[in-house]
Amino acid sequence: MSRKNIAVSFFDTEEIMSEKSQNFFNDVYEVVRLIPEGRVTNYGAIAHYLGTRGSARMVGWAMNASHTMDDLPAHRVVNRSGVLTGKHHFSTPTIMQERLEAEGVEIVNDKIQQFDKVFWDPSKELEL
DNA sequence: TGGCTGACTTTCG
DNA sequence: ACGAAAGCCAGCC
Repeated sequence: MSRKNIAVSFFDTEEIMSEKSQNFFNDVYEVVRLIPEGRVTNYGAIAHYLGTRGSARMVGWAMNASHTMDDLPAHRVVNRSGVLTGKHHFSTPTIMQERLEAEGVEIVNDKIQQFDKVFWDPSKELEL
């Protein structure tokens, strides 16, 4: 029986999980907010930066709850091919592309052009 | 309890 | 090169 177990006994298990989820959300939001204008990243890169590689879907899951955050540049997060897979989750299906184009990102058929050029990797740019 | 779903990614044929 | 399948893990029946 470690201190950890004792600490757990002071809290409801569901609250612990909820708090953990909150932290995960905040981490995702923090990284997304750090994406420079005119640059984009993908779910896997964020997941990798958070140390949960292979859990890229969880990043998308966190983003799904990001509609409450109006100051979050969620339009700068795309899938690994540079396709705007999440555009249907915005207020209109076109707002994502319009915002990116307003930042100078070229998009054709929902796909970012010169993706390797505008790609922003948090684990590299933020130096861990 | 258990199976299905998803703003994903990687591997394999 | 393109499609299928398998990991991934929290929510929701």
